[in-house]
Amino acid sequence: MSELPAERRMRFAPAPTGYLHLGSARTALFNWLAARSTGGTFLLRIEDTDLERSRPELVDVVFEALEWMGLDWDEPPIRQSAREDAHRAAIDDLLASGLAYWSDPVPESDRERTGGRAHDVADRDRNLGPGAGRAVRFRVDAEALGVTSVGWHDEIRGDISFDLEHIEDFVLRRADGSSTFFVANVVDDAHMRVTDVIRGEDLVNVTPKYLLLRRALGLEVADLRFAHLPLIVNERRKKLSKRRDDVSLLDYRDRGYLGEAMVNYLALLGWGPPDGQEIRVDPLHELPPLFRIEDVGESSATFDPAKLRHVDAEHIRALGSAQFLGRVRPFVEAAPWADRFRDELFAGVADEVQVRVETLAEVPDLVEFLFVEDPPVDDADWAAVSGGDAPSWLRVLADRMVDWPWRSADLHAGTTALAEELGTRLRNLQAPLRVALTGRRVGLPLFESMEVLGREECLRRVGSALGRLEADGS
RNA sequence: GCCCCCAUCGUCCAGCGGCCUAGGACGCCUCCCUUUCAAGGAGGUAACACGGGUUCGAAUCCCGUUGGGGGUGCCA
Repeated sequence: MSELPAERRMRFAPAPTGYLHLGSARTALFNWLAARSTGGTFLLRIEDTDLERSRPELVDVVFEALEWMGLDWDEPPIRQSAREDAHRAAIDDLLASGLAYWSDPVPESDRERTGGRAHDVADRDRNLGPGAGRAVRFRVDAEALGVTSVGWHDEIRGDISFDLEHIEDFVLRRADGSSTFFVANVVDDAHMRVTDVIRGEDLVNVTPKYLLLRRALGLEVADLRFAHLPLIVNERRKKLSKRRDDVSLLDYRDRGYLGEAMVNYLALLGWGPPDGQEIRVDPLHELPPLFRIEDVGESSATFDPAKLRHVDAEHIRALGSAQFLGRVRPFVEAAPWADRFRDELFAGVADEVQVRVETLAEVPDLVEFLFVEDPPVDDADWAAVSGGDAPSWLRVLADRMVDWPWRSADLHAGTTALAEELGTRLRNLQAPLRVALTGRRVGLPLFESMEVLGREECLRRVGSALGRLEADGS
C-alpha cells in the first residue's frame, strides 16, 4: 500500500492595518500559488490581537483586497484574537517546564550591568513569579534546550542557521498579560496544522525563535517547511515604505489597474514562468501548473511601475468588448459628464480606446469629447493648428461635410481628396479639424470619432471653431 | 557594532561546469506602417561587482573583498 502524500497547508496571516500592503499581497499570492500548484490547502489567519487594529472594517479590507486579486481560501479564516486562551496556556506550560521565566525590565540607566540589554539573564534563576511590569521570557539556553544552534533548510534560500548565543531571551508574555507574536504564531500555526510557512525575508531572523518555541512546546516539526520570499524594494533598493511608496494594493485598483494584471505582475517579482511567457491573461488558472516555490529567486526585486503599466495595458487589450465596457464603467461614472455618458457612443470607439490606454483611469480623458457639449480647447494645440490656411480649410470642410456620406471610410476618403485639392497633405488638414472637434490635436482616430459624433454635431463644432477664429482675428 | 541574507543589461526573469561571441521581457533609441496618438512589424542600446582558488574548461562550484538589503522592541 503506497502512502498518500501528506496534505500541504499554507497560510497567509495578515494584520488588519486598514490596507493590504503590496508586499503582503505578493506573499498572499505566492502562498496561494504554492497551495494551488501542489493540491495544498490555502488558509487565512487574521492577526488581530492588537486591540486598536482589530476593527471589523479593517479586516474587511483584507478580504476585499484578496477578492480583488481573485485569491480564494479553503477554510473559514481564523481570528487570532479568538485564540488568546491557547496562547496563554502555551506560555503557562513553558513556565511550568522551566523553559520560560518571569523577568523584570532593566531601566535605561542600569543597562551597563546587562550589556545594554533591557532584561537581565540573571532573572532566569530568580523564580520571580508574576508582578507589576514583569514579562515572561523564553529561556534561550543551550544547556536547557540541548542544542547550540538552530537551523532549517529554506525552500528558497537553502540552509540557514543561527547560533543560540545570538538569540536573546525573547518576550512571550508582555507585562500587560498579552502574548507576543512569537507564541501566537507558533501556537496558531500548529493548531491550523500549517506545513509550509511562506513569508517575507524580513522574518528570517524570527524563524530560529519559532523553531525553538515549537520544539519546546512539543509540537511536531518534522514536516514543517519554510520559504522566505525576497523582499520587494523601491528604486532605492529599500523595502517599500508606506511613506514614500504606493504600497496599498487597492489603490492600484482605484487607479485603474486590472486585478489580473496586478496578479500577473506580482508573480513576476522574484519568479518567472519557465517558458518565458510573461503575460498571462488568466494568471490564476495558468500559473499554478507552472509554479514551484523552490524556483523563486533569492535576491530582492525592484517594483517597476513602468512594467506594471505595460502588463496592465496587455491585459486591457486582451479584454472582450463587453468586458472592457464593464471594467470601464466605474471610471466613466466618476467623470463630471457621467450623466451624459451613453453606451452606444462609447461602443463606437471602444476598440480604438482599448489599444490606447494602459490603465482604465485613462479612458475618460480619451472619450470626454463625445460626452460634453463643448470640449475644452487646449490653447497650445489650438495655437499650433489654427494659423495659416487653417481657417479657409475649415470653411471648405464645413461645406463639404454637409453632403459627405457619414461613414468613417467616406469621411477619410473625402478629406484625403480635399487635402490633395487644397495642395496639402492629409496630416495637415486633419489637424485643425481634430482640434475643432475634440479640442486637442492628439486623440482617437478622427474619422471614426466623427462618425460616432454625427454630422450635425460635427458641423456645429466646426462652426464654433470658425466663430472663434473670427474673434481671434478681429 | 553584532546576526542573517543577497550579488547577470537601468529594471524583472533565463542560465543550475562546456550548447554563452550570455537569452527573453520592460524601458530607451532608430526605421517601417500610418488620419494625430497608440497598437503592430524590423533593428539597436545595455550586464556576468572585484580578487583568489577548484577544473582540461566557470556567469555557473569554493574562499575572501567590496557593495546592497533585512534584523537587532514588552511591533508584527
